[in-house]
Amino acid sequence: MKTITVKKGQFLQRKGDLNSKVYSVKSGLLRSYAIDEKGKEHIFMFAPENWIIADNLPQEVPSDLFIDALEDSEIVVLEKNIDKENHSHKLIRRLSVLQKRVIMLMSASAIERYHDFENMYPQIIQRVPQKMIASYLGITPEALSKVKGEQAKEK
Amino acid sequence: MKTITVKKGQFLQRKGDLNSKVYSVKSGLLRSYAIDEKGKEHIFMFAPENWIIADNLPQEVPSDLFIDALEDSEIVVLEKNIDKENHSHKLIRRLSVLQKRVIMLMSASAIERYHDFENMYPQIIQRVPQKMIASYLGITPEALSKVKGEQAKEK
DNA sequence: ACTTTTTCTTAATCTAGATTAATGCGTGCC
DNA sequence: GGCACGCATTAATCTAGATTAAGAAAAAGT
Repeated sequence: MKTITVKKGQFLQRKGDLNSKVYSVKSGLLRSYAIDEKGKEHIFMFAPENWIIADNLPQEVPSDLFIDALEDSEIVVLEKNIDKENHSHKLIRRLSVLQKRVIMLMSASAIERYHDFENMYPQIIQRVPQKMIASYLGITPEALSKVKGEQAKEK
Repeated sequence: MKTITVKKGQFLQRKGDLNSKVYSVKSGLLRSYAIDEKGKEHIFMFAPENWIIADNLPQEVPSDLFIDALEDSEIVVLEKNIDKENHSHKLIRRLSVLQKRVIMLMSASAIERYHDFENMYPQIIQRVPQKMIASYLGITPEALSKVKGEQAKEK
């Protein structure tokens, strides 16, 4: 268990890497994301201070996600060896978040998903560019800009 | 830990229920799904024999999902008391599946998601109506019918 | 301070998939 | 055997969001 510091823009993990780790954020901000065949980024999650971020995969399989720093950060690197301590509660909470995310992606419109994000992670909105929020929501930056403008006009 | 039998159409859990359980499928087929404000169903998962299905939530919070039987089934009902045994591996595998599902919903087209489902769960395609596959994929039955027809024509 | 690179916004056009509606097909039910 | 209901398919229309493009504003680098 070691602590490292990373500069904005630096990678902790790339797609295909083996033996991926778990990163506990002491300070700063990380994100994980996938890149599709057309080269587009899709942000899977943000991790500000006190969050844990990792590829949600068994440790032996090659990682699907990139993880990099959106701000200069201090990170504790942990092995993916969860078995000793019992992290079930944390895993269940994460499952719960992902379950909701899937349901939202299937049933809610772009603006509804944006409002949900606003309520859930108000801290993060301030700290990352709009286009990354759009990427997390599964829409383009242009679409997010548009729907935000439209609903500002209302009333 | 008790075993029960349920008939096709019967509910094991409804949205809002407290103290939801974990259901281990001995035989038959279950599904879980959400209903949105417009009354539309969105299937979250299917569970054929030897699968486990549950609302991925801490046990004390009211459930978000309905769980019912798509076929007559034999089910072992388990408490959500995971802590004794170490189920971390199962939880991680489920996280891995959900992570992939989120990425797919954000980056892949309807037909790509359908093919992925075909490869992943060929057994299930045979056993449930097309419209439920569509619901799982996050599209309408009409859209699924259309894209399948289109790509049959190609070649 | 000045230049370069990102980011945001707006507008025009395009498209995947939603909606609505009509028809035909099974399959179980009386 | 006939009827009703759930399911699948097709077609016409509609719409949320994608794409493309261009310009303004903000940030970052030197």
